[in-house]
Amino acid sequence: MGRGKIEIKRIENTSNRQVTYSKRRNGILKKAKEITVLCDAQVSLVVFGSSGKMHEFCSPSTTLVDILEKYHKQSGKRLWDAKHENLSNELDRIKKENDSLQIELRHLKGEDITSLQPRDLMAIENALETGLESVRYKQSEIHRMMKKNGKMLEEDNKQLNLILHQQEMEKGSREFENGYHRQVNDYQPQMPFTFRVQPIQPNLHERI
Amino acid sequence: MGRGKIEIKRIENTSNRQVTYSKRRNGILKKAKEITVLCDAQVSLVVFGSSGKMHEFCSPSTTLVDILEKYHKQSGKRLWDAKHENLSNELDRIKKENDSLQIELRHLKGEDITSLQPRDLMAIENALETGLESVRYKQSEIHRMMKKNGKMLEEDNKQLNLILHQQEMEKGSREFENGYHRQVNDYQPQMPFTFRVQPIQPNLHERI
DNA sequence: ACCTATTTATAACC
DNA sequence: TGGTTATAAATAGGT
Repeated sequence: MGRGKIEIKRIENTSNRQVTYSKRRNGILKKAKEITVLCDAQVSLVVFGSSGKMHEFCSPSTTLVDILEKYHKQSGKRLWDAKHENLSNELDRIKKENDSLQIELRHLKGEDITSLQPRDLMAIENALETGLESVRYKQSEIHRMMKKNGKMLEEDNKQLNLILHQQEMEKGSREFENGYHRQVNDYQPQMPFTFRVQPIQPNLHERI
Repeated sequence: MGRGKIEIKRIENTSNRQVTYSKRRNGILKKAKEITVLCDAQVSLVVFGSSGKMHEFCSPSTTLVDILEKYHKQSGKRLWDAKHENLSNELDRIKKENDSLQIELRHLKGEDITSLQPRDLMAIENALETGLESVRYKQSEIHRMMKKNGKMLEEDNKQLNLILHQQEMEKGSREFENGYHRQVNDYQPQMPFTFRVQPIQPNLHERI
């Protein structure tokens, strides 16, 4: 297209070639832009002239990396190094693992089981029963421990009360001797006394 | 360029857009080839249409990888690093998700529950009970269906047996008339007869 | 997929 | 490079 027709073969005249290059480069970039807008296509175009200078276009909706990613998926040709490949593979692997975990979890929760065979259902049932047994055992254990701790607390408190009362009594009698007549049981806390003492057993604060 | 001028904006009519896309895609690919030949430029062109199908051109003297290498040198933009980081982040995220799924799964199986609080244990217990209920319901459903199918099979077999016996009797009496004395019940299969006939109900092979 | 009127790109020239 | 113009090429709309 132009004043004369040209064959599509290397333009030998250097300056002619340069001129044609820059004109056609602009043309192709324009076309690339146009097709992205008109047809919402995703285009990546990279051009190096013989001078070595680069020109590029990438459709605004994406990035070159995205396009290369898609390229990789479609063509199978990998454009990046082994490191990437490894990461990518591991990601895929873990995603799959994740999916199967999700499915297993859903099955245990009784979801998505319509398509399961009796054999599978039985396996799930067994797992659930085992789990339930284990959890209930743990709960009863905790219950027992709490009960035990409660008893120990009570014991402690009794002891402490006893000691305190004895001390108060002694003090009271000393003060009485000193002519100070304050009664021991004047002291009436709002809370029952047993709740206000610290436990003797240090392991009461263990995780239960 | 065409019968009418068009604005450079998205073509709303889908089939028009498709047609224009394929025409312009060919055009741009041709232009890419031409510029490489005419001006010995290095070109990489990757196009994705809205259908998702890819078309590409790369100047024969190089490869896409080479071009991207040069791209990297010239622009300084690291194409991979960003991608690498993204992959890495996603991998981490998914690994974490995976871990929590594993933990949840183990808890449901009654494992690793020593450190759990009563509140958590109760939640797990509830989940297990729900799951168990659901699984058992499904099992009983299957059981009912199998029973039903079994009954239908029995009915079928009775019918078939009846018909067969009648036929054998008829045949037998014909043969008797013809002087052929073979008894009907000479035929003794190893398996009870009822197991060897095909079901009349076609839906017996349905997924149950 | 093909046709063709028209628009667009560009070869040659300055 | 940038502009002009005659002409080749691309393509929009129709079939």
